[in-house]
Amino acid sequence: MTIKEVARLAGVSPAAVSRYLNGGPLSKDKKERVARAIEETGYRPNLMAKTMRTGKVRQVGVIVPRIMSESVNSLMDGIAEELLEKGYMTVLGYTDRSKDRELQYLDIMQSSRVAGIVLMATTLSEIKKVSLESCTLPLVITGQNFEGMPCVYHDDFNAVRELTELMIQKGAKRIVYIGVLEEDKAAGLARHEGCREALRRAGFDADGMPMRIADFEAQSGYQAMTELLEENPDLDGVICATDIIAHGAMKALKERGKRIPEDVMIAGVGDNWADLISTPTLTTVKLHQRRCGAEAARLLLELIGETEGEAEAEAGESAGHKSIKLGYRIIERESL
Amino acid sequence: MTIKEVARLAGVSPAAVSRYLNGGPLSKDKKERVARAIEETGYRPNLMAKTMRTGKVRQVGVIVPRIMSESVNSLMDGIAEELLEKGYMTVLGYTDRSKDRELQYLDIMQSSRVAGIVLMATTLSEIKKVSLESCTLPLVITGQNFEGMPCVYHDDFNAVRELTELMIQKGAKRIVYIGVLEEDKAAGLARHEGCREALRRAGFDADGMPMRIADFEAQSGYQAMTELLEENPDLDGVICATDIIAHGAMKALKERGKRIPEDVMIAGVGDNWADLISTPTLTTVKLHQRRCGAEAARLLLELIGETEGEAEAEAGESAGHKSIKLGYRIIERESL
DNA sequence: CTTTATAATGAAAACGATTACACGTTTCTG
DNA sequence: CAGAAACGTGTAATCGTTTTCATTATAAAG
Repeated sequence: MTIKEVARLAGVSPAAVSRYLNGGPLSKDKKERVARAIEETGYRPNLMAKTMRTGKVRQVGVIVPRIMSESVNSLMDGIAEELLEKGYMTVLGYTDRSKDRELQYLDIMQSSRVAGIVLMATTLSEIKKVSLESCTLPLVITGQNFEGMPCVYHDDFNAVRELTELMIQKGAKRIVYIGVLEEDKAAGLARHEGCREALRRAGFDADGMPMRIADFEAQSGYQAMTELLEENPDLDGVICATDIIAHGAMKALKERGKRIPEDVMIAGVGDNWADLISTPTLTTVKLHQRRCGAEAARLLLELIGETEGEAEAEAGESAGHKSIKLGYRIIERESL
Repeated sequence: MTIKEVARLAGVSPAAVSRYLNGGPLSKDKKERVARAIEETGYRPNLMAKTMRTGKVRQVGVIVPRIMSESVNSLMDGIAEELLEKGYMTVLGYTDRSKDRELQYLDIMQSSRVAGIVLMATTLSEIKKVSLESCTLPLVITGQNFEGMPCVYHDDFNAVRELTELMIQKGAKRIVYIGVLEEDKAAGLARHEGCREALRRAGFDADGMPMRIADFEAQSGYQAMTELLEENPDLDGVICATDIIAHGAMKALKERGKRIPEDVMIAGVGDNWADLISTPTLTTVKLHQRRCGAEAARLLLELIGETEGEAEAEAGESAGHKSIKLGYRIIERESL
């Protein structure tokens, strides 16, 4: 069904049908005829053709590293809600198990001419930087602060620093760390550094702190904890880069007869739903992922607006890339 | 950047550029010139225009009820992986907090002329049935068996029946149920019926079984369990429609001094990651969500293939809508 | 009953690609 | 060397819309 056929059926010109759909001037008589023809045929205007003609797309691309993750989900939730309100749809790209997929998606999305892109960044290689900088579409990065681009990110460093300081203040002396790959600048590097900084400030040996790298699954937290416990039987505090890792670690601690928090304190990052049902409940630091998504979407929409109204802007005062750093909140529970 | 500008820059016709990109016959000389022009301009063909002309879309729509859910995520994971392999992108629609969004999305996606749609169904009203049946695009339903349409779904009924029978066999006499809204034919109605059927077969009073309706969060499972415990202090078994609910319920049981499984047995559905880290670990029945997604995607691609090659098909022998019913596996752990 | 303003209308040109078609070269064949 | 076959190439039509512009019909004003 095309607009032409409908027009023929209604005995009017395609233009008339278009006007009916978009609210142009049209006589009552024709309005009715068109309405009937549409009703009968079940005609639906082809959005693609419309976009093509008007240049206005109602889709934005969202690229995330994983999909099976509460924090990523929250982010997407925030993005989608904000976008939906403005009538945009979300085109999803997720790059699990392959880093170059990230660039592939960036490429396809640019070719698809979506209105803009939100990319949740983890690693940030040279080649990727170039790709991002040369992106022809409005682009907002989340999860990392990438100088020169609009970003919405968390204060991972201070979040974990403060969390660790709390643990130290409560009496932990021999703290170990379970993190994720340091390639991941935020969840990997920044959190690790935050923990080390706290140790330094307390006069502990930050460089000598025992640690393990896990992935984002409980099982690997369990594994890491088991190993650390073997090598450091007298440890009395564990900082984990994510709550899921912490839950895995907690399992290992309990199995080995450690009482939490009496013998060993433990804390994670993320405010996962499971923190409340575990025994003991898990102390954590909440990063505002949903908010992060919402802000990113808002920022993107702003950029999209600017791009569309390029006419007036002209001389770039819009060069001032807005970036947003979000806060955090430590949530004290039983494990610390 | 359009193909025309590139052509002008390279001193060739637009057709030549197109042929360069799509592998038509072209002289060495021109190939080089075009290559250079593309390199210089960073030209990227507009996929939308291409689709418009060729009628071949590389996007499929996926409509899900929620996004913050491990089972939904697994499904999406299965879908996306299968699709990505064939070069398709995923357009996401999620209908959290509003049922009519489901139809809205169905509408928009049809208008967007995506290649096909996977819809994860929960409720199934009359109006929705009509909308689904009159969908003009290839459509696969997951999560429910909807007669007359291609579906991929789980055997929720027997999964929970068998799970309940196991609990009975292990000695539970006074079983209670925590479910979700029965509007949800699969997770709501079918699982509840499965539980009741097991009771009936064991000669228990299925109609008198105490129960509560929760939503998909641990907190509401906790709440439901608390109430049930109040009214039925002597209960000795709990079947939960989802693992998350079960974890909330377990929390409530433990707080009230019930030993699991000695005093009260409990089990859920879904094989959530947290099942392994809780104490005790949770007995559950695994539904193959990832597989479900993958099969749905495969089915959809088949349908898309048929639609494209409509030429030969003609007289409908393809009327035989394939549907797939997936199995389940009971995973016995400590809670039962 | 003209004249002028206003509203409704359709034809045709875009949007950015692909591709059928015809034309001009070159190469092969007899 | 003529004619056929093969190849390379550009022009123009097309996909399904919106929108400009010129036109016509209708209403208001003189």
